[in-house]
Amino acid sequence: MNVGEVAALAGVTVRTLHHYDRIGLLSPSGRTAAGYRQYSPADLDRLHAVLLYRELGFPLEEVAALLSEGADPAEHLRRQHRLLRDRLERTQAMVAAVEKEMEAHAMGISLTPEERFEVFGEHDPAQYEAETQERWGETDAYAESRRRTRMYAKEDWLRIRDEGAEVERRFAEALRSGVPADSEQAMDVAEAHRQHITRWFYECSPEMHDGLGRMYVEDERFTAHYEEITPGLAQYVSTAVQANAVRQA
Amino acid sequence: MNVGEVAALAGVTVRTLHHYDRIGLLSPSGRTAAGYRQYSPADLDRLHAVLLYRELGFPLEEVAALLSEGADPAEHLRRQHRLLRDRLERTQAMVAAVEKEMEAHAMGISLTPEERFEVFGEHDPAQYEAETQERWGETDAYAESRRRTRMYAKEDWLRIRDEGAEVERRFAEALRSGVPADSEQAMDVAEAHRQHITRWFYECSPEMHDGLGRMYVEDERFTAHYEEITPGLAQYVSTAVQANAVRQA
DNA sequence: GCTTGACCCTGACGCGACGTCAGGCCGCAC
DNA sequence: GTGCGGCCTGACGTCGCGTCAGGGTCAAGC
Repeated sequence: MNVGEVAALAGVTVRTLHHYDRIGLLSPSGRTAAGYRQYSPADLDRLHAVLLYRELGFPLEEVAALLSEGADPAEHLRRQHRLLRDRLERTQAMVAAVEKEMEAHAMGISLTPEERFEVFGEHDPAQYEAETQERWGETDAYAESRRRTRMYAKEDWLRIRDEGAEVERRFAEALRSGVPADSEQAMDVAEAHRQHITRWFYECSPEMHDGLGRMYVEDERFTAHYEEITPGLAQYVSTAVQANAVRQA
Repeated sequence: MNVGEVAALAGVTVRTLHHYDRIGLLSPSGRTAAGYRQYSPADLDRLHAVLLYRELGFPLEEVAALLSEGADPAEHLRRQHRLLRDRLERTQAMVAAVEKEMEAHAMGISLTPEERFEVFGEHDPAQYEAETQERWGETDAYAESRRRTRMYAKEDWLRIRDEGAEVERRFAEALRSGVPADSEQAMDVAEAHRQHITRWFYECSPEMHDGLGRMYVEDERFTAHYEEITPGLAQYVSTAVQANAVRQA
């Protein structure tokens, strides 16, 4: 196969293949009399590995080092698999973070700067690999512990969302069964709401909660959020929250 | 906040912030008398969005365009969420591709070049399919080259294959002696199969195993591998594996 | 046999997104 | 007042290619 075909197959440009040849990362195993590059199946194998490592963020020099370590193909597949799964987890964490922000935004809550930036931590795969390898070796225990702590974080988040949804459900049910918004029962739900915010997001005093209550009917985004659950719920929640604020004061 | 603090918080270098200032992507809203950059919370918001878009692969110029479009924050969050989910899908596809290749490798099956590269970029398979098939598909050279590159870690490799063959032998025997594919006994062999993969290749969850099971009857090369051992074995293994996946869940 | 157009070659320069000094000013502590 | 860490502005370097420029190659069609 000559460059053009390989390029089309692998979804890269001819220039890229020239570049890889020049820097010695992937030199075709043959040339025609006219000097045309000829790629063998083994070259394609190598290209495949190169592209995967590149996609994972490794600088080409390190890719070359990895591939010349004399590791067998299965070893590379295992490593690529591990790195891809790390990336999957990381992306999931970012999705969760964005969802959290949407939720917070919908609730009118502002996250702390640390919280917002925490997903942008160490993530350079090359650096990560070298560093952890040095520090912990390649122990499964370490990988396992990382996996589990991330799981916990995710589970926590799911619990938070479930709890929030539960409070909203209780509000909606109270509204549906005709319980007055300023009754004891509705105020108890409002208090649960305040506790929920305090426990998971920030110290929410009764006055702050009162402010939130007002915002729930003034801010159209929040109103929309609650109206979507049940018509009239925004006003209902607002009233209950403010009544509860008075009771707590 | 001054540059150093912001840099530490966001996990970028000071130089990066200088760069963003220079190109007008993120200019701090203030300066001290001495010329020190002063970042406001709003600047942090913007930086957060910048870093997310950057992470998603947007060139900085486009990030600037996106952010100056005057879209509200929620719009950006929605877009980022969408892009992240796309990325999640793509990564999952790549994980699946690597798993398929490991499986193929373990069985001594070679995938076609198009198949191996298909996760990279979207090219029209029909265009090159016939051609490459003809050229590489079944040639001895291709098989030979693959066989040779596979020889590296010979001893380990032989052990792994022996173990795999043993599992296949147990499957074949169960089939021959009329043990139902969804019986306890067959499922136990399936579980041994899953453990084998986990031990030697990658952490194979029940769902992943379920996916493999389906592949054994959908992909003719895998089917052929099993049918060569005993007619009906592909379907048998597939059923047992899927039954076991249900049991493990 | 000759032209034509697609494909290939090797420089060589350009670019995006920073890294990395160099040389010098600020600010707070001791 | 003298360190010492942090900040400033150039300015050049690097990585992974993109993009011409100038020229040879190959299969097809006339």
